[in-house]
Order: sequence, then C-alpha cells, then structure tokens
Amino acid sequence: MAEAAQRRVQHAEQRGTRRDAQEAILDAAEQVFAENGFHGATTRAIADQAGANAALIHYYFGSKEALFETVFARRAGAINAERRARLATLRAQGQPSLEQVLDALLRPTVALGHDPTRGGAHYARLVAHVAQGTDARSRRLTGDSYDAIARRFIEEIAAAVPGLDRVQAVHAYLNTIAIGIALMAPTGRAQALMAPCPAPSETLDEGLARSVRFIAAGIRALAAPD
Amino acid sequence: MAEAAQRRVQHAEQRGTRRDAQEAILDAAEQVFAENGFHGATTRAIADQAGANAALIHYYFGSKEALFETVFARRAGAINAERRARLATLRAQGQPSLEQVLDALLRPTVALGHDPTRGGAHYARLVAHVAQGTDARSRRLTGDSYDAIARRFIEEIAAAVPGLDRVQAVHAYLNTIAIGIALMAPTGRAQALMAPCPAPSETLDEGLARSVRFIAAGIRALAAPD
DNA sequence: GTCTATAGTTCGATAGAC
DNA sequence: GTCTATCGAACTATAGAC
Repeated sequence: MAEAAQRRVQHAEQRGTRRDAQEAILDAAEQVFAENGFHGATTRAIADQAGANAALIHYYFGSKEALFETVFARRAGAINAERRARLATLRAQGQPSLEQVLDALLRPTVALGHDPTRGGAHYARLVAHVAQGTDARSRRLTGDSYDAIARRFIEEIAAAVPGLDRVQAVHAYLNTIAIGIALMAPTGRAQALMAPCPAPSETLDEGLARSVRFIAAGIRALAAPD
Repeated sequence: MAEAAQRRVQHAEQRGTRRDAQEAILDAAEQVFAENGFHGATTRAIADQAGANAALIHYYFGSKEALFETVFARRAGAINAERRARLATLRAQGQPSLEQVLDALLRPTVALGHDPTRGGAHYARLVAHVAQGTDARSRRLTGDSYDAIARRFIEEIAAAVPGLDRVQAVHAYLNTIAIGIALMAPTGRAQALMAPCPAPSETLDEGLARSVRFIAAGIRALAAPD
C-alpha cells in the first residue's frame, strides 16, 4: 500500500533528525496532560502529538498512570537543582535578602512559563494543575517532588526575616507558591480584566520583580508586631 | 421482586424528608466534579452520590456538560451578591480601608470552604479547579460568573490605595484571588510542611486576618515609589 | 522497537416500561 | 418523574506480526 510506504519513509526521515521516540512521548504527554488534565488526556492523543503509536506508550512506560508520574517528576529535579544552586550562590555572599530568596524560589519555574522555544510552559501548567489537586495522587506527587525544597526555602525565608516564626514562615512559603502557580497558568485573566485597555507587555524580569516586591512586603507584614 | 419493592418504599420515605432530586443531583455533582474534575467525574458516580438514577441527570439537565455549567454558576450569584452587600455596607460608612475591601472580597468564598455542614467546601474546590484552568470552557465560565465582580473590586482596591494605577490594581486583584484560591483548596500542604510539629488549629477569622494583612502589605508595596 | 488489530471495559446518552 | 436496559462510541491495555 502506497500510503503505508510513504509513512515509513517519512518516519525514517524523522528518525535521523529527531530525538528518541521515548522522549517525544514525554514531551507530547507533558503538553496533552497540561491542557486536559489526567482524565481528559488520552493515550491516543499523546501518541498522535508525538508522531508515534499508542501501543508504544505502554511498551515504554507500562501504563498511562506511570507515564503521568514520569512526566511530572522529570523536570522537578532540574528545577530544584537550579533553586539550590541559586541559593548556594547567594549564601556564598553572606545572608541573602528576602527578595533574593524569593527570586531564587520563583525564577526557575516562572522562567519555564516564558520559555518560547520548548515545552517548559506545558510543564508549568501541569505543575499548577497537580499542586492545586486535592486527590491522593496529587498530594503524593507534590510531596515527593517538592517537600524537601519547600522545607529548605521555609528555613531561608525565616532566616531572612527577623521575628518570623516557623508557622508564619510556612504560610509565607505557601502564599509565595500560590502566586507563583497563578503566574505559571496562562489563563488570560489579566488581559481580560484590563480590556478594553491593551495590557502592557511585560518582560520576565519585570513581572518577577513585581511579584517579589508584593510577596516580600506581605511576608514582612506577617513578622511585624502590628 | 422484593428488592425493587423495598427500594420503592425507601425512596418514598426519602421524598418526604429530603429535598428535590434535582437539587440532590446538583449537590452530588458539586462534590464529584470537585474531587475528580470534569473528565474524571462520571454521571453514574454523581447519580449514586445523589441516591438517584443516571438517566435522571439527562432528564433534568440534558447533558453532563450542561450539568457542570449549572453547578458552577449556581453559587456564583449568591457569593457575588454577598460581596456587593458587604461593599455597600462599607461604603455607607465612607471610603473603606484596603483591609476592609479585601475582607469583603475573600470572606464569602473562604467561608464556604469552612462550611462544616454541607457542600460549600466542594464548590470552593470546584472554583479553584476552574479558575486555574486554561481551556476555553474554564475561561468562559470564569469570565461569565466573575468578570463583573472582578472589575468592581479592582476599582475599590484602586480607590483604597492612593497612587495605585489600573494595571497595578489588576495585578493586586489577581494576587488576591490566587491566595484566596489556595486557601480554598484543602491540599493539606500546610500540615505536611509543618510536620512533625502539629499545625496550630486556626479559626476562619484568624486565617482570613493573616491573609488580608499579607495581601494589603503587598498591594501597598506595589503603589509605593520604591 | 514499532506497527495493526482487537479484547475488555466503561462512558454518555437514549428508549421505553411504569 | 423515575426506573431498567441497552446502544454506540471511546477508552486503556494487550497480543502478535514484522
């Protein structure tokens, strides 16, 4: 059949120029899961997006569930490694300011959302989805990938703000993440609410600086006696 | 068949003491949609939760999609009416403070999450889910139910904080809602991060006051020249 | 490794008895 | 209005050719 033959040729061409099918599936899954959630995504849609076959997903990952958890955990290590590296650089110069700590926490994830070339934006939306989930799997995945880094930053926040106790530092961290998650999910709400005025275009640094300023003032208000 | 007869008797008993089947379905749908999202929820699970039949959902609402939109819009009117009433009460006493405006915005929804008796908490989780969604339906539902009230509160925030321009007021509102949404979704993250120390129990007023203090300081920092 | 074909299940929705 | 029964479609996952 000419149709199948053409598909084979096309596929052979891709094999040389493109990355592994396994990685293509992970990238495609990142996008489809981010757009539709776990239940709304189908293995067929992921396979189509990857230019692969649905059966390959089970060959490589065993199940849709295992694929989802692999996708979620894949970038977490890199994000948290960058956060730790930024903290280490700051610590080498003495006690970092609260603003510096918050920038180290938020920048690696917010930068993903602004990544124009690759799928980091999809992961950002996926994290936003899972972090807000109340089901058992969402809690487990969030805890496994982000509990350790959370505790580290809670300590750093407490160290950067005299008079902030542990309970307040936990809330400071959670408020920071809440705003960070909202920044990552491109709901188009800011543009909608500024209409009919055009929303001013904003660089990553400008948006991040505004959020850091907002959060830092909020955290210091938690520590102030009144 | 005795089994069917018994079910009919049971049902007849319920008819007197319980509310309409239609309302029971809405309450059940609120819970099941909140726990599993739109795609993860099934009409059968909703019907079981409501003690009704799956066919009734289509009889009353036409489709799963229409049921979802009905559930989402049901409480929005009441929430926003309460917000407007609180604003009116404040306005009758002169220009309200930023803290008073933020309390009027957050309290009606956060109070839902603390409702111990019935399904307000489920709606809170549902709103959190939809507000973070990036798909077309989530954007439309959010806009239809919450755009008008958002613009009203953006004006109030700007009026309460001298020097805050419109763009900054929009971001102030969005940051407020981001923290409000995080407050509504009981992810158990605060308890997890405070472990092994026991999380101090907190009343609605205490938690709300802390969030308002945090947000108000953040918003004022947006208006400050440096 | 990658494909086609399909098994087995579950879904949303409908028809029709009562 | 509310039920039972069921349809057709879509899903995850697997079997087996290549």
